[in-house]
Amino acid sequence: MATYNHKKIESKWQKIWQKNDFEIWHADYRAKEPKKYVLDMFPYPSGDGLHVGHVEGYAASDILSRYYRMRGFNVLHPMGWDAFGLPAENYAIKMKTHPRLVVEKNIKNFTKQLRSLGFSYDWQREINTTDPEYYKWTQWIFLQLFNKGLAYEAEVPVNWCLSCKTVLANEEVSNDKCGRCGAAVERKKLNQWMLKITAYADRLLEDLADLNWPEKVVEMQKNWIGRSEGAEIEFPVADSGLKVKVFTTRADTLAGATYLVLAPDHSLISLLDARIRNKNSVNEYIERTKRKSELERISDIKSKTGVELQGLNVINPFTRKEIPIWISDYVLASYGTGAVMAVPAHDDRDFAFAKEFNLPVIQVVSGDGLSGQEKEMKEAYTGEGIMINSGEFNNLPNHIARERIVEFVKGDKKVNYKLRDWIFSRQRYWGEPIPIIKCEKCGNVPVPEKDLPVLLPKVKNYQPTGEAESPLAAIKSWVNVACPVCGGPAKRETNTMPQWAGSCWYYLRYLDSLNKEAMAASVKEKYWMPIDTYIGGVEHAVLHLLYARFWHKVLFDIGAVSTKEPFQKLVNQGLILGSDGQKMSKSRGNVINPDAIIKEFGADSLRLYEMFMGPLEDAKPWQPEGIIGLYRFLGRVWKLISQKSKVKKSLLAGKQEKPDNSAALDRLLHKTIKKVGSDIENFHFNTAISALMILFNEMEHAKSAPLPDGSGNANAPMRKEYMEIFLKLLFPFAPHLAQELWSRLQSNRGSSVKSGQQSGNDGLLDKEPWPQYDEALILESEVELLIQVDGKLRDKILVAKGISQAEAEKIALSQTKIKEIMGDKKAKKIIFVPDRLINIVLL
RNA sequence: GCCAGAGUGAUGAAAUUGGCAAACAUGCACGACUCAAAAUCGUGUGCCGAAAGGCUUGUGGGUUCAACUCCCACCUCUGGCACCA
Repeated sequence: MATYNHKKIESKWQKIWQKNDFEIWHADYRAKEPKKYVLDMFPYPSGDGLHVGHVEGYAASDILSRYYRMRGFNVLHPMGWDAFGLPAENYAIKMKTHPRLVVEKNIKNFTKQLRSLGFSYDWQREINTTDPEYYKWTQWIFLQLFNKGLAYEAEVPVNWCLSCKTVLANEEVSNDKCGRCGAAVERKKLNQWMLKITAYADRLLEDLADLNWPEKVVEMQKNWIGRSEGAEIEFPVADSGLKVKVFTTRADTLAGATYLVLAPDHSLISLLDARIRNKNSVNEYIERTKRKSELERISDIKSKTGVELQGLNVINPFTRKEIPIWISDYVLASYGTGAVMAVPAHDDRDFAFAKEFNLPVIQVVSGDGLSGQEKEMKEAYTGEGIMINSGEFNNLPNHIARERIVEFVKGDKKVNYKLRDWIFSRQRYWGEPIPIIKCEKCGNVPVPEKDLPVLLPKVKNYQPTGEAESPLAAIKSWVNVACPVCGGPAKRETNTMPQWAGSCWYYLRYLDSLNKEAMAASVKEKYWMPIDTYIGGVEHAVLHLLYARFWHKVLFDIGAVSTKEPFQKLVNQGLILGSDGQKMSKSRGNVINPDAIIKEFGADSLRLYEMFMGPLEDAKPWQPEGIIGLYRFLGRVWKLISQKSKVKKSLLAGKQEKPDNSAALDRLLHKTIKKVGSDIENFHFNTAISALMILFNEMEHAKSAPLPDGSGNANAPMRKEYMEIFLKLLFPFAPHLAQELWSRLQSNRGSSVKSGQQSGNDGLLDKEPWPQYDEALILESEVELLIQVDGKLRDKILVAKGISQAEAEKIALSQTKIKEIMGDKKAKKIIFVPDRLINIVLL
């Protein structure tokens, strides 16, 4: 008998599925069935090709999609390419070729790889963010942002990557390093295009509540937005008409504010320059701060530095006392007002600073055993409590005093966010041109819609200029245009959009990828949105997922989409680590190449293994020996079911099928149908596969058992119905093998049924309904009752389901084993859990 | 420091509402087949013990007839944020 030939089977079915441009998986919005939109985070088609991490998420979404189709849903499951970005551009610079050619080549390879895995994508909807027909609409959306005042130019301090030679968004920088290349990031001031994401901060925060997302991602977005409610309070500068505004969330502690701290680049310093007595040391400190990197500043968290502005004081508006002004780098110019009132008694940072420079500490909230009578506080008290040392507010709970003190000093309630506006321009070539024309007379003029897309022109040199311009600036014929408003001489914006632009709305383009009139027809958008399930890595928690939500909300506000949020449910697949438990990386040499695995074991084994490894969302190490188990499993499935045809042909007429007698197998079958279905819906693919193995092991066992009449033909065929149901359950996980065996079973229906007529489904499992289970069959008539004595398991008995407590007690107490253990002791109490256990308590 | 998540055999892991800890798979050991090896199949495999039995889910305590599961404290690891006033 032929052994399991995965290569032959997989390429055979991939060819069949490919017919008519994958018509089999093409979804139409006019279908009568209810819809499901199952989306993968589309890949950046890198030169390294597909990673086993991609396969994990894509296998999960494919299983879900195939399952939903069999359940009768109209499933949209598309794929495309997020192809703008630096790696392609850098490679192109190195190889002196056009990035488009690099991208085309990579896409070709990715396509081949994805198809070799048998993923059921609707390839007719394939998109590519670098296709002018696609980025025409990315530019169109930018214009909508511009027209709403949400895209603006500003001179701002930016993160400049010294290696990529471009600015980066705050979200792309971590620990002062470029998130992409790891090189150092420098701060400088540049004129940049900004997107006003802060205008949506509240809605981005509030609407998280309605999403079915992992708690972790929700938390990360909340922290990133960093909403904080407080008040702005003014401190008059003594002997001057000037005032310093501070932001505080603890207005209740105002009486304890014993000094003020300004960020080193606060504007007051230059305004009152003449009155500062220690100008030299102040300037020195300011210079030193500028040179300090973010990393150095963080490592200085515990030890505080600073300089007093001698000659200047402010008046505490509550106590009316004069207090000194300091500057310190622990106060950030970019947050709040760039100035804080320091309350060392109730803030850890202020406390550390006060200790460093011997500044007075005045406790104004008592609590936690601290009454304010202690000679010296050992640390700041940041908890709740009762007001002290605060005049008329004494004895009030501090949260009530907080509101009243704001009123008392005529402060303004204020909400601050950590979220900053999105720095949107990049000084690189391989991105969407920003569709703006700069006219000396008219200013920034949007490119008229009819002129979209603004095509990315060919340049001789992709090398970044290292300046505030992209390589596009060198093409005079492209840059110089007539102003669309006044017709006068004007220049195109030469910066391009960041990598994230294209992925902010790609899920909408899939709905109507060929539309030339709109980004997507409204009728299609209304039918398909929102996305029911979005699967991808957690690394986009505050990048793509925040940016896309922002754009989506803008599109919602202008009526271009009908839902507030794009991604209803989000699932993060965990990292697949190397077999050493470390993150896979080329430098560690622990990278697994999916192509090699497919070649050796087949796509079905790879899919099955990655799903069997453990819970989808967990990080888990790749075990080189692990995949063999799944390969063996599929080999046994092949053997048992393909063998049938041979035996059947050779059997004498009249020989009956194996009755697969046992009600136990029937029960297991129906239990498995139920479990596999609910496990798929809950993303418990590992236990679904384990359930399939248990069922299959039993089927195999039943097959080799002798016939009930004792004839002992261990090779009698298995009941067809069992094998059919098993193959349907296996299909979403291992589609090639299940389909091959299914078609063999169908063609072996024998001469009584003409082939191809049996189901009208072209013999394709995709079109077969998911099996139904019978709840009545799952119920057991007998149950195993556990007998415990003092909570310890001592015996098990088989009893009729629904047995009464009295009966159960009688049986349990009559067991010899139990009698021995009990001796002459009497049961004090008996706990009975129906159909589960009986616990005899002696103690 | 703050936030979130996780600690179960040699390994990946499993365990409806608190109710048989270790399903399923890998690895390993032994056996069958083979001249032999691979592949395949079978048996065994948490720990201690000859057995009876006892012990076991990061540590310590608690609630309960009964705790991997609930509560308290602590330890360790992973991810995120990091002087955000």
